[in-house]
Amino acid sequence: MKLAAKRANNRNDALLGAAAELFATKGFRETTMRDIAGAAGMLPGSIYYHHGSKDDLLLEVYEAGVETFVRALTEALQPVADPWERLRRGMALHIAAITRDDAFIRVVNRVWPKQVPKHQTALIALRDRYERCFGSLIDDLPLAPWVDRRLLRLMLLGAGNQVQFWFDPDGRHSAEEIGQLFARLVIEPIARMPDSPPAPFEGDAP
Amino acid sequence: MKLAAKRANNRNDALLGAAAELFATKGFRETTMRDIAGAAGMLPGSIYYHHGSKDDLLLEVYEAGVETFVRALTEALQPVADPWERLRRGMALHIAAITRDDAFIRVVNRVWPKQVPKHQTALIALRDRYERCFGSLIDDLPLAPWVDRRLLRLMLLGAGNQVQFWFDPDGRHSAEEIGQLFARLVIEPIARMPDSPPAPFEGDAP
DNA sequence: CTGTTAAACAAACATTTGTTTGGCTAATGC
DNA sequence: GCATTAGCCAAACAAATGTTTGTTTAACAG
Repeated sequence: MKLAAKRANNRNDALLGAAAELFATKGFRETTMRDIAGAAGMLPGSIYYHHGSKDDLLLEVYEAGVETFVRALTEALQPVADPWERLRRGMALHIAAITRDDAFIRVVNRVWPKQVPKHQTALIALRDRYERCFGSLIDDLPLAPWVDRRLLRLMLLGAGNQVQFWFDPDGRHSAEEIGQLFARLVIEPIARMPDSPPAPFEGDAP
Repeated sequence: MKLAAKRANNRNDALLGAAAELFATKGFRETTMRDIAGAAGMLPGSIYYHHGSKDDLLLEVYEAGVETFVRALTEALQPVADPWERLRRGMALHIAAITRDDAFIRVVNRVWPKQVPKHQTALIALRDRYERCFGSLIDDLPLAPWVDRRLLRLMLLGAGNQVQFWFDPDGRHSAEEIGQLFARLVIEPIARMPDSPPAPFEGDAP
């Protein structure tokens, strides 16, 4: 079967889009096959012509989401050389993606692997690929040696992921602004820190 | 009925504890009343002697979680005066709580109000109370005027909340260490920043 | 035109889920 | 000692949910 041989009224794309939108906004367990079918203009049973199960459907959405984001990030950062600027743009893109752009990407942040035991390992691998993009951005930074890059990555990613839970499209800041402000709050100060770590805290061992 | 008049074999505490543990680890929708009853050594129907519905059960767990955390935070910070040290200890306590200590507290971070429409407003109010504790800690910081305290609060809270998703009890860092390292990565550099904001980014409007 | 089959319908099925109802048992108050 | 009732059991119910099965429609190849 040729790639272009899909028939005109094939609504699999609408199906995937509806599933992505519902998974992203309502959650995986909160979304029923009837919800998805209704949003795609089909009957529940018809989904199973295209996908083997609800879990399989999520996996496909997940894969598309990761693929889309990795591609968008790669393209956006391709012409940028400065590692600080790369991280800034990466964060802005990340937050813009999970707050607005693409339901497929938002699913990756909303649904987590443990909710889908059947594909848990596959979903974790996809998430890792997603997060490694950020890891490489942070690895390239000329940071002071005392900075724990892994923790920095997890912190930035965590802060970014949570944005979707309080982001208000009508609020005072756009998604890109939030990304830049996060960068301004964290990255810039760290970049200016000396090579020696900050003074130890009270109660720290000598 | 007097407060101490509960009968000896009242297993409501075990019930609430089991519900908290399951809600915190598996999630709200992923936990069934049969799961809870089994973990508490009861039959499903018996839960309804103590609680009106699954939603009500969650609300009680949620209330207990917020109450416990607010009390613990207040007590832990009572003798501390320095605003930086207060925030450091607050973050350490926060991360310790959601990674290990108390299932009731972890539920507040795991289950979010929209999943329980019946008590959505009540749950949001509880979460607000929870988050306002952090807001006050940040409001008391002598920060440079260009720092957006709201964004700083949301960032720290978001980063902390996400810790439960990657925290490994056998990993190289304890929960308290992560809290302190987060503080070291974010707060210390910000505290040392000058009163004028960092240099604008490329492409920023003049 | 004719046979094939992609794509969806229509209707059910099996299971899971939250919940209800009635009854048993033992602790409690008098 | 006895009536009361808190606390739980046993069993079912109704709705929701993921899935299956048989059938229909219409696009395409020959």
